[in-house]
Amino acid sequence: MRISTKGRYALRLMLDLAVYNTGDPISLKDIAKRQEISEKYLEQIIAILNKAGFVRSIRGAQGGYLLRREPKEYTVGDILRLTEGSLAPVACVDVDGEECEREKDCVTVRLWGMLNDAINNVVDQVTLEDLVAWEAEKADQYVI
Amino acid sequence: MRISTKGRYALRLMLDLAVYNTGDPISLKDIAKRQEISEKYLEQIIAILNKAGFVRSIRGAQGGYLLRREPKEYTVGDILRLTEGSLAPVACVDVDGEECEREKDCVTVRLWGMLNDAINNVVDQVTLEDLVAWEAEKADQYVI
DNA sequence: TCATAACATACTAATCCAGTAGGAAATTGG
DNA sequence: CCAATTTCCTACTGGATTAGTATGTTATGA
Repeated sequence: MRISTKGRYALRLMLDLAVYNTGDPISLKDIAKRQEISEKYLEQIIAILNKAGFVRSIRGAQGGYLLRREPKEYTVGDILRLTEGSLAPVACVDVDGEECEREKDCVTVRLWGMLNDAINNVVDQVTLEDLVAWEAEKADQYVI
Repeated sequence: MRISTKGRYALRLMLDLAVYNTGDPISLKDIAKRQEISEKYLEQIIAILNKAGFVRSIRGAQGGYLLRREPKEYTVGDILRLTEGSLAPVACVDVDGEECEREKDCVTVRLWGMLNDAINNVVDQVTLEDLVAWEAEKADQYVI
């Protein structure tokens, strides 16, 4: 039941783009340094985000990446589902997961449905903007 | 973010023991047949449940397994954590998971904490007794 | 034109998953 | 006492996934 590094790094990557946005493209090198994540690995992750249109890329020197939309328009669920695949705890409660032969007899699907709802209720409610706000809060604590 | 077959089968195994309990031991062979799960694989799973004292075993002919406690005294969380290991979505919100160097800077832990709480809130609230009741409800539907 | 940075693809070591396989030990009915 | 039943124990395995490395190619600004 773990979220893999792919999803977690994607989230931190998007958060980094949101927090350090000035309008100029942000290079992966900078993100990798700040987030302490292998740049090469981030390349693969951002490729997914780029293909999905979550970020815009600018090639060449002084190039980098920018968010395509406002932070509040990305939910955590959007980012995790894109990079992790489905977040459903079992295939049979997945939106487009395979059906199960035993479904009509099986009461555990009700449980998995509840679990699925609980998970979605969190990830679809929290946006990148929230994460940015939390980061700001956290920074305040150290100003004192 | 999937619950593996181990945890899911363990749940169905325990549910089977609760539903078909008559006081006499229930053999794995019967459970395997009813649940359509490999008996050999179930052996490994019930070994975990047995060692943890969740079930009682009776060896030899006419032997089998029995629940040690009342169905209402097992939560789904008990069973899943035992067989799956931790249900925490990331290590840093795990009760006895390794700590993270970046924790003081990292805002995503707050998200993972929320997700962790949401998951625990479901699995620690639902008991085997609930699953038995759901099964009974389901059976009623077909009596009409 | 050269340094920078994105883009593309292939590879790999380690771990986990979902079982199979084969036999030893205990118990009971005949 | 013996044979069938059933639990118990350990080892093995093929395939998938994870978490990256490695090696380049292409585009762009100074």
